[in-house]
Amino acid sequence: MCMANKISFLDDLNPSQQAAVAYNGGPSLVIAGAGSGKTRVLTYKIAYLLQSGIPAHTILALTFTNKAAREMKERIAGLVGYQTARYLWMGTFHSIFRRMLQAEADKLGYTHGFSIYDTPDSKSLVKSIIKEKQLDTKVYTVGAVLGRISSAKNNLISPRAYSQNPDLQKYDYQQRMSRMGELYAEYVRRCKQANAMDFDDLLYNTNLLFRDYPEVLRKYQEMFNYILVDEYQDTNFAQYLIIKKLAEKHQCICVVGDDAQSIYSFRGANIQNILRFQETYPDSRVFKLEQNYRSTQNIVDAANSIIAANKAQIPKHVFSEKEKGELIHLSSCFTDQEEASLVGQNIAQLHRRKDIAYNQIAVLYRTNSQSRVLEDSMRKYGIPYRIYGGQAFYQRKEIKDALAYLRLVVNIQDNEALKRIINVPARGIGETTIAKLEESARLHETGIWDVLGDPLKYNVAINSGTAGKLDAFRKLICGFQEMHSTLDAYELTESIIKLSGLAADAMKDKSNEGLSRYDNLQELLNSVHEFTERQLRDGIEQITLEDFLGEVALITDQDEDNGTEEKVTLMTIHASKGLEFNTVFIVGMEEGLFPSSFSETVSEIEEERRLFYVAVTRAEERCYISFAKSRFRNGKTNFSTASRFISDIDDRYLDDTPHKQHNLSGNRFFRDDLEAHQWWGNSGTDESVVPASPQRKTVKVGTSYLKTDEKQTVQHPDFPEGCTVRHGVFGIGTVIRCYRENDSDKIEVDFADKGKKHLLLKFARLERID
DNA sequence: TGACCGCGTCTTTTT
DNA sequence: GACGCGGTCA
Repeated sequence: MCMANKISFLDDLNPSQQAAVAYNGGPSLVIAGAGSGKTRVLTYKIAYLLQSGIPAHTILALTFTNKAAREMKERIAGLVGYQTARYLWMGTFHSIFRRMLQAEADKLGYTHGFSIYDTPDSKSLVKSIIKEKQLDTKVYTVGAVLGRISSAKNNLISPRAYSQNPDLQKYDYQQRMSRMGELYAEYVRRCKQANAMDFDDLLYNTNLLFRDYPEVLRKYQEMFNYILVDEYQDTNFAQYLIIKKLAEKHQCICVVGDDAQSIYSFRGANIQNILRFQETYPDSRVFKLEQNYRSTQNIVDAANSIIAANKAQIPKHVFSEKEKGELIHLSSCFTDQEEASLVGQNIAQLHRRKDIAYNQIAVLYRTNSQSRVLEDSMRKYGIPYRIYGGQAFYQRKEIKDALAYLRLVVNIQDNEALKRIINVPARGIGETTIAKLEESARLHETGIWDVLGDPLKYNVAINSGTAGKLDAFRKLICGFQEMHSTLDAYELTESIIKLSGLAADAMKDKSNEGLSRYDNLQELLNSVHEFTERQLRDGIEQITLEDFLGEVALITDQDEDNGTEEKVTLMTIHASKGLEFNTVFIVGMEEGLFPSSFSETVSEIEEERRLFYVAVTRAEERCYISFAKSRFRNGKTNFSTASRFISDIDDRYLDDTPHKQHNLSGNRFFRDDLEAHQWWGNSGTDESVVPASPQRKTVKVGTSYLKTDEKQTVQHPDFPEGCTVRHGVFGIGTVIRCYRENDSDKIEVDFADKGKKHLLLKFARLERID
């Protein structure tokens, strides 16, 4: 790349962005207000570093999601060329340090193939421990125990330190959980024995590694010439320390964040990390990005008026030079259903009358459970939509089962994986037997697999029939282990799906659900294939099953591509962080829901307020806020009042729909309910797009709308019937049809070599070639 | 052992 | 509304 190029891309930035990008004199903190081009600055900064000759493999960039990393890498490649950007260390904290830990696993007493316990695995283990210790499960709830363990790890408190800490002991005593320290120690011990790390361990153990192996720390310190961290306001102590350690030598670190958007304290994030950056790095410089390029003035000003109610923050003034734009639309409804209906109506109107693309519209809510009614409404009004935070592909039962087989083959000590699949598909090994095995393993301080190898030696009281079944299972797994040494990841996965009986089990089930299970297993195979290809592309030569499992464990549905599909997005506000939409609907603005009834202290309320701020600032041109006086929650109807946050918004930025006649500040019920239907202010009713009056009772048949039994054929613009496509694994084929089933778009393709296949459209990565 | 039913409980946000 | 648990029956 030539110098002219370098200058030209700095020209794309405003002066404060330029300053932040070009500064290279030591640690820097970029306070990036909402919509101020934060990603742009990071992208350009990395491109700039690459152009000034810093090799890609010496730059570490930590992002909040894998998707963000992928997209940023692509953009950088667009600026400096793929070859230059190829070897960047870019990913989430969890995925980057998983890789590092994998390379150094033996130092910490793990093997290369260590498992990663996801939340259900951790829960299952905690449950076993609570049971074994015969503690009161009402006091020692799995969630509470795991929460305590997690925050201990996030704050780098070892089990020993935990038991010796008087404050923690006092707290636990007050919570009637005096044996918490003991549970923590046992949990850690058992994870270790299973050669498994949970999510928090990935950070905790990285710190251990750096603390106990100075030469390892030194190696990475020297390796990374430059460290960049995105969303720094959402880092926790463990992450803070990792960064601090790594940056110690070169002091070349740039963190980007916005204290006003810190919304992850429940996960241990500590807003102090960003507030005290200058104390940590005394020679640092601060850059502020205050011009918002995303939203209209009204939206920015309204958001400012919201956040002004918080005390703890870095002073800044976010402004917009776009047009004033529409006021924020506020509306009150009787019920959650009515609220959902009105959102649906309004989306239909915006789409038809203002030509707003569906994928430029998002509906945001506080909790996932709110998606239900909205989904119902989207269907009612025929609006294409997509929900984030539903069941991600890798969370599906059949996928997790298959992955558990793989996990066990790679790490035979993985007790949670073993327990999961020992009787899947059903082979007559029941709860009682598993409990016996587990108990025996615990008494002998060994893994279940060892007990399985010689039940007699470990005094497991089982009859000969059961012993036979156990042995058959053991042989099955041993067979897979042997294959592991000769087959590649793809072939092994294929064999396991077949020989374990998972495929046959799914096939046996002739219902749609069974078929879809089978398709999903096929899709898993595809993803193994895609993974290996992607790794090859990124210059990684040796691709192992271990790598695949490690990556997969850290994939979330946030990482899925939303693609270019014309669909309205439904997601939690948390999930919307970093995204932007032309029009945003924020629903459920009620006391007890938003702010959540869990938030009591001032700082908790402030975090909820920041969350509201995040929600509003997602909008470019239009923002609709609504609340319902009654809401069906937890199986019953609850009544509530408008959120206090609504009254934080300066009246100037709100349209004068009925709310102004209501007394919001008193949080009372509104009096003139009759006007509530005529919300959204400016536009009258558009009878042409409203298929049913929202007040009319809709006939709802159970929850069947979630599991449509019929396969509804749909037209897909990219893949019309009869077109020719190429698939990474199956080769060339002809499209038979596209259809919707169980809420996902599928495609049926007749492949020349492999015959007819049903594929999930969003995962299949088909390439049209005719 | 496994499928099924009814009961009680909990319910935020996620790597 | 969803899920886990305990009990019952084949």
